[in-house]
Amino acid sequence: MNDRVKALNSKPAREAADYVLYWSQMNRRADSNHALEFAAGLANQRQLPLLVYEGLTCTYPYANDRMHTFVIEGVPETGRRLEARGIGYHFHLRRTRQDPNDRLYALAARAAAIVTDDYPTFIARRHNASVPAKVDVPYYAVDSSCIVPMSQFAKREYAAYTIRPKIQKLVARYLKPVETVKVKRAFRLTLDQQATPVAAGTVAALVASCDIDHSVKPSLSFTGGRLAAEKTLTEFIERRLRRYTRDKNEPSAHATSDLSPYLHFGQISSLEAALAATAQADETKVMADVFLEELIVRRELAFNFASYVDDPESMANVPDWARKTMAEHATDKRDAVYSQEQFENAATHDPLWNAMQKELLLRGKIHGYYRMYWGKKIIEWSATHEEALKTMIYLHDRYALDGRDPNTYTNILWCFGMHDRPWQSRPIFGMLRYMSFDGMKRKTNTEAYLKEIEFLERTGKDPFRIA
DNA sequence: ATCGGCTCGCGCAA
DNA sequence: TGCGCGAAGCCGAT
Repeated sequence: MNDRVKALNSKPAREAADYVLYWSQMNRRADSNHALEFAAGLANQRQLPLLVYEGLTCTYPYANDRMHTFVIEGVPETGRRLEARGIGYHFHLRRTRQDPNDRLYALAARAAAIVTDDYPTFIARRHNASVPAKVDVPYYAVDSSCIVPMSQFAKREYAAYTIRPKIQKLVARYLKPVETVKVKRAFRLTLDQQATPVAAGTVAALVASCDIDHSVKPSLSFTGGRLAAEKTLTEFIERRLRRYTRDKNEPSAHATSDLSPYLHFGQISSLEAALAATAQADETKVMADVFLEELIVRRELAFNFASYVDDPESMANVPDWARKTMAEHATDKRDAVYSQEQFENAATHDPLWNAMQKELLLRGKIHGYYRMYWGKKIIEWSATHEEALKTMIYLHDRYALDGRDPNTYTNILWCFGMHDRPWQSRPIFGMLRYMSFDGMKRKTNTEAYLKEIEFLERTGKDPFRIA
């Protein structure tokens, strides 16, 4: 057992078993995956082959063409890479509610043990709370999301400044490539269950066949899958990393990594991104690098937060001063009040805000800096703080390829004071940090951004992602 | 253009 | 117990 692995039940291993099962819920990749390698080690110990199960169901909240396309696009390459290692791969798409929802349990019936991803939000969190009791084999959750494992932090951290020194002390120990475990027994079994065949040309038809929300179209900017993830990382390292520090808060400069969709669906690991970035720089000042600050300190603060609270989507998570100040300003007059639907349709009076919302609708992601303004204005223009929170979560859950992630809920709650500090009081916000249109105009090239989003809307093409 | 004040509380030094 | 300083700011004075 290592510092990434938690046993979530205490069932004995099945003696007469055909394989060890890795249930790839969040880390949908064959490379740089601690959970996969832990499962491979377990399989070798038991002299068994390893089977990877990856499922996608039509029933999770906001299941739509955008999310489904991104996930299914990853399937062929994951299959190729696992099979090249002698590891079995079973992808199953549950298209309708009439299809039985028992694939995991059917595969588990022949498994010696189940290994899955330790992940503190959305569906995987709920699965890992309920499934271990329902299977009759050991169930292990492995932290393959963080560089410094979540287990290394004994409590919920208060802010970036409290977790930063702890990460700096530990990071060298973990900033190492994942060791690949060679499987001793190749997977050659024929399963009773039918996998869903996927080829590059069949993704759209598969998505269309699912009983999901077809009104949320695939992202105009992001293609899913390992090859697209690797290309995105390489291009970032080669072309954009050198100007990241200067331009990361200038959305029109496209200096950020664009990795968040791939990180969220686990098609690439943050460890791979960190190793690629450090290989470029003087390794002794690793943590001084601004990209690694965001990739490791802020991202892993989000995982720390989500792993320690009862409900990562709740306003109860913001500090006392923030809840108090919001209560004091609960009935302040709002100059403009929009409904969730008006926000969703990008129908506010503010063209800059509307452009950000259109970026979410079309690209499936908002630039990190502008997302803060986007959130702050939803607070300013909602009837209540609670309603603003619900709107932000809804819009991210439904449209963002990097939504449903610890980072998503952390970024949203940051707008309500979490991991932040109080500032001079003002209406509606109280002591929550305020952000203004004038600030955006002063600090960023809003005109270039507006033009870009207008082009995206008019042509359906993203000049920065489609060569 | 630049700067200080705003305002709370964590964590460390003492 | 005191003190420095913090997830990305604003505003008014100079």
